[in-house]
Amino acid sequence: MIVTPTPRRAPRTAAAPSIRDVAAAAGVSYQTVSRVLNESPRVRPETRTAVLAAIESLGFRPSRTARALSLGRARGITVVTSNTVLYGYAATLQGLEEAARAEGMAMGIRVVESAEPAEVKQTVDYVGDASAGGVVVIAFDPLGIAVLEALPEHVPAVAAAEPAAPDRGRVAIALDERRAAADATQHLLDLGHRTVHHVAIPSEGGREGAVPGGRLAGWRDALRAAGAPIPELIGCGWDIRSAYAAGQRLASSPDVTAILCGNDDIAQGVRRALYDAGKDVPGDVSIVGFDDIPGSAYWTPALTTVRMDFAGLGRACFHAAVAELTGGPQPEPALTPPALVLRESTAPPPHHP
Amino acid sequence: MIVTPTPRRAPRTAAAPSIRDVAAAAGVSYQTVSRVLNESPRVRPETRTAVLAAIESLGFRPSRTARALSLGRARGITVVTSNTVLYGYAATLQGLEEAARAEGMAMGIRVVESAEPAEVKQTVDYVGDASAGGVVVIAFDPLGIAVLEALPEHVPAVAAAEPAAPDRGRVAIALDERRAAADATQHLLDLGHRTVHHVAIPSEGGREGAVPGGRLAGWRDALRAAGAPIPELIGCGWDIRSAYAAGQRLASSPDVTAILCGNDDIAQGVRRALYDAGKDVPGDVSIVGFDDIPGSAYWTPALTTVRMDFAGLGRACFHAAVAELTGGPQPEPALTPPALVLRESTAPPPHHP
DNA sequence: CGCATGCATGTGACCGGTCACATGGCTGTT
DNA sequence: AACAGCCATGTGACCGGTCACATGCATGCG
Repeated sequence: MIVTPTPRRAPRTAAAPSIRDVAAAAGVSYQTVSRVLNESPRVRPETRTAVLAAIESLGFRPSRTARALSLGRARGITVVTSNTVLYGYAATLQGLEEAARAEGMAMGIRVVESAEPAEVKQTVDYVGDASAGGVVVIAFDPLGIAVLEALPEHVPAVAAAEPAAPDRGRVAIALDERRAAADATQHLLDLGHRTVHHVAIPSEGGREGAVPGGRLAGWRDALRAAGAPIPELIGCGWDIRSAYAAGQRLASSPDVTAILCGNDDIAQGVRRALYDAGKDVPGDVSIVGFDDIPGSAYWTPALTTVRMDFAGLGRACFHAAVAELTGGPQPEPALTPPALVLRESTAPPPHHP
Repeated sequence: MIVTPTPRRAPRTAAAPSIRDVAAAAGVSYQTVSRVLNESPRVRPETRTAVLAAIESLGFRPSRTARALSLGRARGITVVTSNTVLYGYAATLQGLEEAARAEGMAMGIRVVESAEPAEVKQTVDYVGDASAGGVVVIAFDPLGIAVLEALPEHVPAVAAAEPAAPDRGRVAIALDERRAAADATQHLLDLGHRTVHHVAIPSEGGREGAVPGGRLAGWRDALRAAGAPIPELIGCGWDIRSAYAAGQRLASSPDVTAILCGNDDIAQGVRRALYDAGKDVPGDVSIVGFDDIPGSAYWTPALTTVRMDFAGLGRACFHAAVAELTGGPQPEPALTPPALVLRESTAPPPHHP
């Protein structure tokens, strides 16, 4: 009995055409097609036209996978982050995606949930794979920093935010959070507040021996420069509930008249705690947020905060990652500096009787 | 003169070992290594052990790219969405990523910014590539729906949210927004409001002839069932500014006592507009949001809203996409139904003098 | 005891691109 | 006129996996 050999692969509906198919249709070799795809100058214009026509008529699209395999690395980026929802992270991600899409490049996301060695290793292995392409590590917090430090040197990666350890050959791009926090603190001091309390985001001082985060440092800078007392730092989680708890503590202390919050979400929790304690904002206590999330202009009171160009940071990191991936020169990042946005939540301190 | 042939590739630092290297180290063929990697039962236990030892000592990781090329499709997913920052989208994305990571699979993101044919085509081409793996289209809005409809049948894709067109063979998973909106509307009617106004998110009725969005339909359902008048729909953009404008319009009308907002961001803009118009919430006007974004419990007043399990939706879509990718059976999605969360922004209507 | 059967393993081809090098035609120079 | 040199293009190998099929050895059965 004669058995008809079955096709090697399942007959995929509409098997995608390859450069060989295009070559046959155009009457040239596959290499010439490859040259056209890569915009090589050594192709006669008429040949190029013929190839392009064949590409068009066959609906050919080059395979990113095959190209990545041949080239050794995917032409795309993977973003490593500890979070995708919080505003600073999400907005950075948005800038990254936007820039990647503009270049026709793929973007992947990998979340790292804990700094445990096993998970850090998994993450590092993941982005070590060639299909990850260039890597951008969002190092706003200890998790991102842990991944950054564990990354083998040969992985083409850049960091968003300054690395905790002094530069070890990795490109790092950061917004000037230190300056921003100093400006915000100064604004409160200028209004007449004796000092400014600070409810910090988790990243700040989260790890033993870590370089103090920019926001924290800026706050201290301004207080020190003004000769104001430096109150004890209030730690806080990313969740608003813990910000509320921090706000309760501050509300119970009568000499608290100005609070710099690590971000706008924290400001929201603090504000509600003050409200529940019967304290008026800004009548009794002034608060300043950080990030300028979209809703903050519509709160009651509208929040005075610092606008951060996270999208710009994302775009800059993308271009840096591509430079790292292709071995090109590092472009000069163009970042919009942070800007204090004055709204309704800050005012002079109440007069003491 | 004798020219020493240069190495074919640039000497990549620490060239990653391949299965051939592992095979050599373990004294077996590359196919046996492949079998071990794929957990084939036809490998002798001792051979398997030897191979695993070689893998361990060489630090070998299989190349996702090579596997994808050979298999015809990447073992991962790509999410197509019109937005990554708005809560509903971001939370769905988070659920997708979480589920993908749990399975050790890669996740990519592709944003589609306009429904113009050229951009839709680019997006479709992008996910048509084998490296995209399984595709999840977040079809909360006309952009997502446009991509979904333009997707060739052979692309393994599923939709988050019900497709506008009646099922055309695509798996679609949605939260019960219609029921949720009806519940929220009913809550307001139960409080004694004569009717409920609705400020809708852009997706609702955005396209000519589109099936009305679930939220819109549910709102109408409840009003109709109660025999309440159905006010004119107020359209609104995704930006809070337009929600503020919608709120201004509603504030100027004295018979508006209850507003169902298309999402919590809209509720924020509407609430501020009411505040600026001197209307108290909930004293004069009750408002209900949608989504239960993290901060809504801390607003003043805390927002009554509908909690939506977007993360669960994301997880369900991931599993559906994998089933589509591998040809396995579609699992039954396990979704937490929406839940009305009663807080401070709703109350009985003011008494008329 | 001979041969079919099954299991563990190996060999070759292939996925769809790119790189290195070869080839052949045309032009320019001496 | 002969040869060098450039240009356009073609050929073979390779990236790192997987699939189809072949092989060799041990076992089971009549």
